[in-house]
Amino acid sequence: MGYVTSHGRVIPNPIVDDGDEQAFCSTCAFGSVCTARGVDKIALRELHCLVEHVGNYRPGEAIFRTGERFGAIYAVRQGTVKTRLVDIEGRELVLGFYLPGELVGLNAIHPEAYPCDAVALDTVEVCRFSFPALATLSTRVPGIQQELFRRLSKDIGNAALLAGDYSADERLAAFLIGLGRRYAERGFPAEALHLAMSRGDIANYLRLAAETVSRVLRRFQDQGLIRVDGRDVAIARPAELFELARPILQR
Amino acid sequence: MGYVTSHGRVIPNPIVDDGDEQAFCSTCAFGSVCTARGVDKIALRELHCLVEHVGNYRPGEAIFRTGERFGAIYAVRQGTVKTRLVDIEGRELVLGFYLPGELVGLNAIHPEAYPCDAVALDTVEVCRFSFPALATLSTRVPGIQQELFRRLSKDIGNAALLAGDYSADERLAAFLIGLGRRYAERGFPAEALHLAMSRGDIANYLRLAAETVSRVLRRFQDQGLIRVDGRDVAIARPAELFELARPILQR
DNA sequence: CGCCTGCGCTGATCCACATCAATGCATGCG
DNA sequence: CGCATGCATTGATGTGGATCAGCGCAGGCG
Repeated sequence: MGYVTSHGRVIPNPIVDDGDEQAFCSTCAFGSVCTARGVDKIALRELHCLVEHVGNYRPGEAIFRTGERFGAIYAVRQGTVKTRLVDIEGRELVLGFYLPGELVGLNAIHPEAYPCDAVALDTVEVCRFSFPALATLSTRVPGIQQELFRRLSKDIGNAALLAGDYSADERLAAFLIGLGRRYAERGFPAEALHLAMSRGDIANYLRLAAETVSRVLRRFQDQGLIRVDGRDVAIARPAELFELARPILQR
Repeated sequence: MGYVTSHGRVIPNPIVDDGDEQAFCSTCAFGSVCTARGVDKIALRELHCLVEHVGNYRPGEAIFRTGERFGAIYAVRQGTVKTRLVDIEGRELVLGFYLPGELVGLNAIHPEAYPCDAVALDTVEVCRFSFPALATLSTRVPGIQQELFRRLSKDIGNAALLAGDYSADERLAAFLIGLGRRYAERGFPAEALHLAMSRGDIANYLRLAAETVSRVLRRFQDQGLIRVDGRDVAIARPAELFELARPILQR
């Protein structure tokens, strides 16, 4: 089984352990495939061969850019990635944030070109999966195909969530709860968040003004729901915050 | 090649021809797969076996409902389908509209249950594809797998489009242009639209009030961009309408 | 026929959030 | 150091579209 590292103490920036031949990256997007019963060792080794570690993007550096020919999807290993569009007038539209273990680039399969930029928010490392190779492999390993289908399907649902006409309070609450859940999925504490992105990025992503994000966070803190210290946010009353986010999250 | 029907005259409600063993439904979601070089006849026959025609849903009837166990995706053959959520207080949230040839239910793969209702807006016929069977088949027919990946990926992009904070004018313009394009993709005229959905549904989908939809359509007509006759909309100046929609459509 | 119901349109009012503007506070750098 | 830059916060003002209310019109039905 290889060695297992404890994650609990790492808070600000979760780091994915490297794993080994057997366990692969333990928090990787394909972790569930690799550790699943029935996936033969050879397929797992092929997935290993196929993957390519790419490392040390600095804040602001692009993993891929709008319009580049689509060739691979990326799993975040360390750090946080944002995807965004920049329109002709230079205005930015933030599409999403990706934490360690999550897959970036799935929306590029159809147009066969990346429809957005993927930009590192802090120090970022990723795993690169050549998509043609991955698709070929997944015809032989149903578990991988299934995982890809699930990831794609999940992203459709997530994208639709944000589209509703929700209030600023609902959006912020859902954003924080959602981020916490995603950390928790990978084994990190759900109530001590570090926001790798600026207020402006959050606002842009939630379709609010940066000032509104400031004010709502402030009010949440005054109400005792959260504690804010710069980019560190502690969720003090998860249940009440969830109650605010319910219109978006729970259906 | 079988016989080819001319579509040009059909305006209000495009009807997909049945096709035959060779051509399958000519406007079907999997048309490109079936007609592609290299797809062997046996695979095509298997796809035929797998599909199940389900017909004559009346307006308001559900093809599937929120929470039902996911078992199949559906291709619209005739009519228009809307997907929607209904929250606890009975408020509706329209997620999308599906025209003949489009696939409904892709967002259900991940949760393994339908995350929304699919409701017929007029007389609707669909093709039912058992998803487990389709996934199995697609391990043997790369073209089908590829097509599924593409469709899923496309839906991610589409869902993200609506999420921006656009004006009512931009939204309506993009909605009309988008609808026209989708008709055109299936061989129907792009400038003579019949809206199967009510103003309320459009407004809900675009996150506007029904009154706003009325007013904007009225103004578009006054400006000579479109001609509105109840649920029939003719796009008089496609280029200018596109110009309005550019912030959403063109990137 | 008269009545009801659903849908679409229009005008008046209101409000959540954007926008504008100013300030504080880090960090970096010549 | 002195200055510039970027990010976050707070207050004052403006506005796009929601909400509320009323009306017209068509279709269905007893």
